[in-house]
Amino acid sequence: MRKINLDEPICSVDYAFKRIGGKYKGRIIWYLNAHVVMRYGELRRAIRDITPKMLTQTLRELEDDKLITRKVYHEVPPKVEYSLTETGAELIPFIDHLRQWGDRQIEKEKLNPILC
Amino acid sequence: MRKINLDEPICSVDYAFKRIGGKYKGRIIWYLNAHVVMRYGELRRAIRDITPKMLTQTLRELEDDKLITRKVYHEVPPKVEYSLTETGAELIPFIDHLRQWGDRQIEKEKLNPILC
DNA sequence: CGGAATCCGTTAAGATACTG
DNA sequence: CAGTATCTTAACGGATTCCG
Repeated sequence: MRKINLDEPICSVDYAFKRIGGKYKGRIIWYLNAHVVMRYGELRRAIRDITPKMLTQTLRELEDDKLITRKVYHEVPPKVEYSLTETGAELIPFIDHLRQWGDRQIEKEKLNPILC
Repeated sequence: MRKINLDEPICSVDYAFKRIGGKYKGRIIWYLNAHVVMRYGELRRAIRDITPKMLTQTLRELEDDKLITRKVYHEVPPKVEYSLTETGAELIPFIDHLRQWGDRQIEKEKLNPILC
């Protein structure tokens, strides 16, 4: 996700989807909002179906995009904390809206929900 | 997009992203809301970078998902009209939120915007 | 602990040509 | 007009192993 051509004009709906599309971005942003700050391992346990590769890759993209910040503690064992930036936090109302809509649909379709 | 396993439990953020993810879904829903009803050719002209294959494929997914309806007029030349369902229309406030956020970011990054 | 590296399969998307 | 069909490419995501 997020290979935005700087020269080509882009429409804002398209742009926004490029920035938050991808299999795990929504959930990562959502969890970081709920927990304020989370370590790598915490995120990994929270998103059970994610592999380290995808977690790292997604976190990097979000960081490059300035939606999250990454704070490294140079100690042994290493410790890295992730949290939302202000820009990232601005997405919360929208993700929440989406989540509520998703909840209603899951109920309608009688699917098997789990908590985000 | 949207290959939801009916047996596995799913979180609502994830679920919602599956249903509206995909390169063109956001824009199609947005345009259908603005124009109320649009023909195939109109959508094609509105979304200039879409190929007929992707347009048809995306419209079918949205239809299967009951986010849009497809009305065929059996006449010559053929005429097909697309419009939002009630469920699809429920997504508008959230897409609008995302669009506004996208606008701000585009301005910040000094990108080259075009109207949605 | 928090990754990086490599390999590989799957899925999404694009190009192009054709049709009822 | 509103699509299909076929082929190819590119992006996404997973599994596994290893490292400071």
